[in-house]
Amino acid sequence: MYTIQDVCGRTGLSAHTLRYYEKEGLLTHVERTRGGFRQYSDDDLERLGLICCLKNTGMPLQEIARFVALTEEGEQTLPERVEMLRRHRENVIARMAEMQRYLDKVTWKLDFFSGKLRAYEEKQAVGEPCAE
Amino acid sequence: MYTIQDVCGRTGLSAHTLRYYEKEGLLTHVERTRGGFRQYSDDDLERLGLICCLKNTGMPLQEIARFVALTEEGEQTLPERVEMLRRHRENVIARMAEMQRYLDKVTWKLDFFSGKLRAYEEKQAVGEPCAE
DNA sequence: ATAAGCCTTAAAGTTCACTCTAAGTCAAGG
DNA sequence: CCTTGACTTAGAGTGAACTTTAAGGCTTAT
Repeated sequence: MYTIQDVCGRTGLSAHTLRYYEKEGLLTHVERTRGGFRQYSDDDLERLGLICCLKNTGMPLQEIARFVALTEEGEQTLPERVEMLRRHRENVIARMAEMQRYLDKVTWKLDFFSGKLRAYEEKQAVGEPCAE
Repeated sequence: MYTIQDVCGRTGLSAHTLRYYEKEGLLTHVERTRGGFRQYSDDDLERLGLICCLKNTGMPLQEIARFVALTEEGEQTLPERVEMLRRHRENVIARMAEMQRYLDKVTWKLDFFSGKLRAYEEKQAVGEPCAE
C-alpha cells in the first residue's frame, strides 16, 4: 500500500493531480485508511500506468474516463474498449508520421540557417584578419 | 497575392486565427490593399509554413514570436536562432522517442484486451451452440 | 447597386489540464 | 499535550491557444 506522496514520487504527478484524476473518474475506487487517507494498491498503480500511457499519447482525459467507466461495466464492453484502443493506436501512429514530416522540415530549416550562420561568421572574420 | 480566405484555404487556419497570429507577432508585416485588406505574398506563405511547422511540433506561440522578432533584428541574431532550432529539434526527437515507447505499451495493452475479447466471445458462443 | 466579404478594436467565452486556495481534520514527534 | 505538517473537500484561478461576439464601417465582385 502506498500513500499519495509515494504515488507522486513514482509517477511524477502531484497530489492535487491525483485527487483531480479521481474526481474526474480516471483512477476510481482508491482505498482509504480509517482516517480517510488514500491508500494506493499495486493494482491502482497498474491502472494509473495505463491512464498515463493513454494521456501521454494524447488521449483526452474525458475519453480515458469513458474507457475506465466501460471497464467497470464489465466484460460486455470489451468490444467497445478494444475498438477505442485500436482507433487511438491508429491516431498515434498517424500523428507520429506527421511529426516526422514536420521534423524533417525543421531539420532542413536548421541546415539552411546553419549555412547562413557560417557565411555570416566568415564575413565577420574577413573584417578582422588573423592576429591583428 | 492572396486574400485572407485564400490563405485559410491553403493552411486550414481560420481568418480569426490569422489576424490573431499577426497581433501576436507571428506573421508580421502583411501587405494591405488601398482599402486596408490583407494581401498575402508567397513569402508570407513561406513564413507561415515555418510558423505552422514549429507550432505543430509543439513550440509555444510565444517562442515562435521570439524567433520571428530575432529574424527581424537581422543577421547578428543568427547564432541564437540556430540555437533555438537546434534545441527545438532535440526536443521533438526526444518526444517522438517517448511517444514510441508509449505506443508500444498501447499496442501491448491492445493485444491483451483483444485476447480477453476473443475469450469472451468464445464463452458466449458456448452458451448458444450452432444453429439453435 | 447591392450582397458578400473584409476591416477595426475590445472583450468575453471556451476547452484542456491542471494548480492553487480556503477552511477545516488528522496523526506522528518532542 | 501540543505543534507541525500532511491530509480532506469544494471551488476558484491559471495559461495556452484559440473562438466568438459585438458594433460599426469600408471594399470588392457580380
